[in-house]
Amino acid sequence: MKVLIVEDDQFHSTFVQEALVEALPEVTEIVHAANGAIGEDEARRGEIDAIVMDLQMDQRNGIEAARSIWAERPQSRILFWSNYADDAYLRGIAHIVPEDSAYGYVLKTASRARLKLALRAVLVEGQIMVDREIHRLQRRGTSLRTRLDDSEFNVLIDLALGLQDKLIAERRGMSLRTVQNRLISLYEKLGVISEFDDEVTLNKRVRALNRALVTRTINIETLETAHRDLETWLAGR
Amino acid sequence: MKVLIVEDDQFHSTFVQEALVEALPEVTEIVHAANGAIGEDEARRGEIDAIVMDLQMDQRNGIEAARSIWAERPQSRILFWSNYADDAYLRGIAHIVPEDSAYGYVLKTASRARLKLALRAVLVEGQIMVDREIHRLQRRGTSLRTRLDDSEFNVLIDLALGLQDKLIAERRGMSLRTVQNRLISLYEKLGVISEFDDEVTLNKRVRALNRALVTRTINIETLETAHRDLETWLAGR
DNA sequence: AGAGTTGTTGCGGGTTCCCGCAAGATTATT
DNA sequence: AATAATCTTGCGGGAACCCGCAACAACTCT
Repeated sequence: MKVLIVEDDQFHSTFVQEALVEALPEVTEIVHAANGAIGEDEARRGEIDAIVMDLQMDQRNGIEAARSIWAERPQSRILFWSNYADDAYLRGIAHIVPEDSAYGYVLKTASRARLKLALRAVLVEGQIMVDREIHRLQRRGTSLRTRLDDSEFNVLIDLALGLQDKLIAERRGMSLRTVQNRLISLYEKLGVISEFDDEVTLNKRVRALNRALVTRTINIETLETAHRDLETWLAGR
Repeated sequence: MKVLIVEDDQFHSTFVQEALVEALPEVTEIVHAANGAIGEDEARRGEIDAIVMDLQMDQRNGIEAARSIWAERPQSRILFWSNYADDAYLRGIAHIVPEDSAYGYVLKTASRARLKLALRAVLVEGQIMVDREIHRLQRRGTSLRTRLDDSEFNVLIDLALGLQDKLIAERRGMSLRTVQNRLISLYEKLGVISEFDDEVTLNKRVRALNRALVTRTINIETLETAHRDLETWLAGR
């Protein structure tokens, strides 16, 4: 069994390697890649279907790499291994994971035992496994009704890019007023108003982006990839 | 000589420790702290003046910790050791470093030799040392005229918080129109317009925040601390 | 089937934003 | 000291934003 480790941090990379050899005796070969682009190459060339993937990387992040890897070989099993429990990452993964594949998500703060468990469950057994810690963090402050639905999330992305209402309406196929309704519920769910708004009134759009970032609903990488998506959409319009 | 390592990542922490014992034989004791708050305590209790400080930490980040440590013991020598070359961090440090103290800034991607060099230069020799790599990254795309001055940076912070022009004017002691002028130059320097603006017009404020984040002029921690600052300012108004 | 809840859309208007124009004030240059 | 360049400030207006109101449509629950 060949395993690919995609991780740009030297220390973390060797840590995963050690955990791998300890936990999975069936591993015969371990390949390293220092960023997403190299990782894609290695997976393609080596026909590797078991991957441990960091999410934050300079050149090309883990989600993008995973998407193209899964596009070519949907049966690949990928264990994501990340510093943060950002909602944006989970959402990104949920959108690209194929039906018949296995994946997992483990925080880097998890114990070595937990990592080993996830390695076996995902890479060998083909299970789906998400670190409990992530759900705990993710639900923090989100009292059931505060979680964004997909439509709201899309509008949030467009807002974050700086699109104005009319453009969002066109891009998402809604009427102008509907977009504005979405914005209103966004403002509520993100807590744009409830802060110290009795004293001062704020710019809601900016505040929404601010809150979305601080609550880890989106992150800077989200902005970067969303920007690229926007460019392609603008090109073919 | 006692040295304090403030770092929440286990691997990085031991890596620094190893580099320390190799590079500085004069070190007699090494203390670890897993976040900024603990770090402050340890520095105070142990009367430690040589510190290696991570910047990204959950509880209390490195800049805040450094500020309060320097407030009590301005002669402390602190080597900052970070994953990113964000402008926000450099700016934050530049604002709080006392006249008569030594500090340094090294990227985690630097070689072990470079780290050792910085350890000696800052902690032992009391020099000021900033990784060359940082200046290279920092100037990326900033062609001399694109760098924000302090006044523009302040307005950017307020914008990012969602304050509207009138409030910014009050907080920063400018007239309304002056704030708006600052905003215009902000928009230019951040490249708000120059993108694909011939096709679509964007919401400048949101776009400014977006660009500021993507260009690493500010980061999410900046937003969080700025929010606390705003709260105290609002309280005593 | 009927009633209630939720989502979509248009209209209208108050507010904020963005910025051109122009008159002082300040700073830099020679 | 004189001139130029830059910064600050006020005014005014077009555009975008935010949202209350109200009419439908769609969906749920009994």
